[in-house]
Amino acid sequence: MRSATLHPLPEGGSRVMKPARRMGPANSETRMAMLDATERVLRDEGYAAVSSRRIAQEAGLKQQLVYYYFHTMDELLLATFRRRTERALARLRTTLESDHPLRALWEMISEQSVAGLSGEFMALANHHEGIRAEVTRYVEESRALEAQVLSRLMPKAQAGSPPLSAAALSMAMSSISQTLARETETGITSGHADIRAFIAWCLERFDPTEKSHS
Amino acid sequence: MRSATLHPLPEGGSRVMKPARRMGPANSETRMAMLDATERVLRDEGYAAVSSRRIAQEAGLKQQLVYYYFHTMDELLLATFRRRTERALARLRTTLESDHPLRALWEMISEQSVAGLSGEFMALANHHEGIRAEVTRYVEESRALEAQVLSRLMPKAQAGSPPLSAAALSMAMSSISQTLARETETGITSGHADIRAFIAWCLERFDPTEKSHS
DNA sequence: GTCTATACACCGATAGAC
DNA sequence: GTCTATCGGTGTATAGAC
Repeated sequence: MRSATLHPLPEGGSRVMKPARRMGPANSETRMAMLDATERVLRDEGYAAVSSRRIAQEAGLKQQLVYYYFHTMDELLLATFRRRTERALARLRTTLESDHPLRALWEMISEQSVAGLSGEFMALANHHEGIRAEVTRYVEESRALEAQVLSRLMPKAQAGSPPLSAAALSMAMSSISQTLARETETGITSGHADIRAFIAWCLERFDPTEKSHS
Repeated sequence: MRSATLHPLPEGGSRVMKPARRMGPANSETRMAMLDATERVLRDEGYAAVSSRRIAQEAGLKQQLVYYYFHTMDELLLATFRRRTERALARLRTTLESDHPLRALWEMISEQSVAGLSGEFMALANHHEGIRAEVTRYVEESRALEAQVLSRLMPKAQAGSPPLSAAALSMAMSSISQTLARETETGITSGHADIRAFIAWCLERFDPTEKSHS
């Protein structure tokens, strides 16, 4: 994948207008197949493998057809990410309606696929303008959603306890779950069992189950 | 960057032996310039931008010269990573000799460049065999080093406190510092101030300064 | 909407002269 | 050690027929 910023502007064209190539509709089945293919390649082979040829092959289509539905490869990537974040946010909202939102949240973000999603987005954002904006929007919104719900679980800050706000808890949980997932996939295990025990302790403390302590 | 696994084996060649192309020495100035250039391109433009042509340009050399010093681009990437991890481990050992090893460790891994290193390595490892092994070795070794030192700071597990082992603490610290660094670079700030306050509380608890409490 | 044909740049890697 | 020359493959993207 080379960046879209590399291809030159059309001669005499303005910076904003495209030379008016035809474009397919947003609700097309073929278009959706391309988004699906992009997700698969992205997850299995990394973003460097996302090319018009590779995606067309994955979807069983011709390479040039990609450019009927998307102006550039960047646009395809961005569309794929947007669809994904919308679904992730919808699922997050449902998850947070659980009777045990903290536990439900931890279980959800601990899934390899969910953790991998956020991780890949963040990695991509480093060198990709459009994705960066989308990632920022997604992370800020999900953190706000989580903090809103979690704050109800932790109203009392005791003297001997750490000053852990809901937003900080949300941030810590997502970073630890992502690292756990990523390291597990890589084959790293040091400290994993211990930190899972620590998390279990915290879950019990802030969101106790029926067989509650004392 | 395409993977080295894509180029075919030489006709009749074994899986192990290369066709004996000439190779330059390991201590060459030119070779080091290539490693430096690779680090720079990697950090500034991402690993997808690491090509023999781009690296040669960055180092002011001819593209084909890369193949005098490295058999493949994968080998160049790997050599760059190895040099980096060796330096990082050396610095970690020095840092852990501090009078306040926990604080020193947190300050070190909180540096944007250090956090970015580990993060980029992990991202690359996902789809790159050789790097994965190197990343695993590096993370396991640094976590063992940290746990060894940190375990001396936290011998007493109190009843009302979370069961946080040294290895778990090391793992939590690295994941949070990496996420903080990555998000900061992306422009995300939610929860950052709160979690920094939480970390400060933990540092004071496990590794108190002179103006100690009680 | 999907096809063929095609442009042009960049990629990894090699051969062999100097 | 560094050079020139070169190979086949892949990349983005467009034009225009059907």
